Amino acid sequence: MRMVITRFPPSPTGYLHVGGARTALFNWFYARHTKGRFVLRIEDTDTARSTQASADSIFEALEWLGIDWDEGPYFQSQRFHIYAEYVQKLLDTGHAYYCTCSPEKLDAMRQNAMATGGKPKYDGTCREKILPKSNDAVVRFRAPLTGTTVIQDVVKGDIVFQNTEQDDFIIQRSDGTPTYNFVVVVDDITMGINTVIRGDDHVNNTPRQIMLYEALGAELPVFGHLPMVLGKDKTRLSKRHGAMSVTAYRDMGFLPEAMINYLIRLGWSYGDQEFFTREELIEKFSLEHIGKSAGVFDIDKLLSLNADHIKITPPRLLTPHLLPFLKAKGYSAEEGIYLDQVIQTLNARSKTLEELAESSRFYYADAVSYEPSAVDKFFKMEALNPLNLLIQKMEATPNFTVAVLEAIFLSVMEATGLKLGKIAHPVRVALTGKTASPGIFEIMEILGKEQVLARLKQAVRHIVDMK
RNA sequence: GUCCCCAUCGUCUAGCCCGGUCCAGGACAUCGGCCUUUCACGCCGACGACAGGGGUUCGAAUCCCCUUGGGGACGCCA
Repeated sequence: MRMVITRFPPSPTGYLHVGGARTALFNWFYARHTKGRFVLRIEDTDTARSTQASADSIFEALEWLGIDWDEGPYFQSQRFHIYAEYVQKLLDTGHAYYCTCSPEKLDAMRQNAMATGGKPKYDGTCREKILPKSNDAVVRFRAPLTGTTVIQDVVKGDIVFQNTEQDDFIIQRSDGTPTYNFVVVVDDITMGINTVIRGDDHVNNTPRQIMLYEALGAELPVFGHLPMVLGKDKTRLSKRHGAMSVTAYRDMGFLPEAMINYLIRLGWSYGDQEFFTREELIEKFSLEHIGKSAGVFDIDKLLSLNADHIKITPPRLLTPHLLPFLKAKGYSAEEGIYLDQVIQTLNARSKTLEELAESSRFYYADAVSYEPSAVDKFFKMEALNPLNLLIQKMEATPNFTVAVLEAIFLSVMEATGLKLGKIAHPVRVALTGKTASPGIFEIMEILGKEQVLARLKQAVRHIVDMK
């Protein structure tokens, strides 16, 4: 059993989008699952569109997802000498030749083919000319004219292509730079990549790459083509569908664990299990059980998974992810017991970190701001008496715990003959300004005696002033 | 246009390879209910799918063919 070596080869022409992230994840988890290696390679041969900023943003996104690499990042732009060597090798063995057909001529050829119902292909004008190297010449691969090329795909099964469908594709441009299909193969060979997992938008490239492997006398890797991720309208995910960038999801308050869980589960299954931690995925992920059909990106499911992950993540592990959201709202929050408690009361009622931060407002705000509807509903004159009794009794108690507080409420209920609800609701509004919140006893214990009394008194003043 | 791939609830999927245990299971969403000081969480329930048509077979979601639908690729982009 040889060691599995996978890779992720983004081109730095933009941010890392969810589709790319999913591909990276499949490769990374497979490598980790098999205790193999994961290589990162930056495909920047398109010098016009590649930028360092894009590369950096991709690194940032991968890092956020917790994807690390055992080798790289390699930059193809620094490997031109290797590609040149391999082009020469192909030229020397007769597997490639120079071609001087102009782009205009090629374009006309394509137009014509499309119009007459054929597949646009190079017609082989220069194939037998044995042209010498020249300034404006490209190098073409001499593809087999007959037979078939089959991809033994681990997810799709065998895919057969007629070689007549293929043409003599360019492997080196007239400016001397190598093209995609060629560099991928050279890189994968020289980097020892033996497992190629990528989007199925690459299946049509694969026969060409297989031909290259064969011409180079190299062993074929295992191929696995993942079905695409589609938007709500079942078309390829694009900017029209809203957020595409992985970091945009981070900024909306998603946990990387949830993102990973969702993206892997979109297209792969493990029986009926929906929830996975990173460790579980490393343990259970394999190339079996990858679905063949495209999947629709569903934010609701992501949201639900995010809620689940927020719920089970211990406060101290959640803190670093949550802090930026708290700070952005201007709260003076910091890691500690207080924040732990804040999280514990809110983590079961938040779908995102943003939501959690928003609902923690009353824990950090200096003065409670009341929701008008909450005031209308619960700040009534009848609330005054129980509120004042509560204040009295609370002031007298040294212990401010849930148990003591419950006893105090009980005694006020007895004294006033009111049900708990009648007392609790105004208190909730006094404490949080809202009609929905965590349990009020927990809130009071966390807020502490001083804060609670201040808020209760503020509420009393407010009610009195209203009348 | 040509080539390639795909096809189970609205969505993600289990089941398909090795036909019967499937009048098709789970999850998200939706709608009810329970719990409860509120909102959530949790629990219970409802709704809801084998694209269509032909075969093969005693029997097909499962195997074969066709149709339809969807996606992808056809670059001196990656």
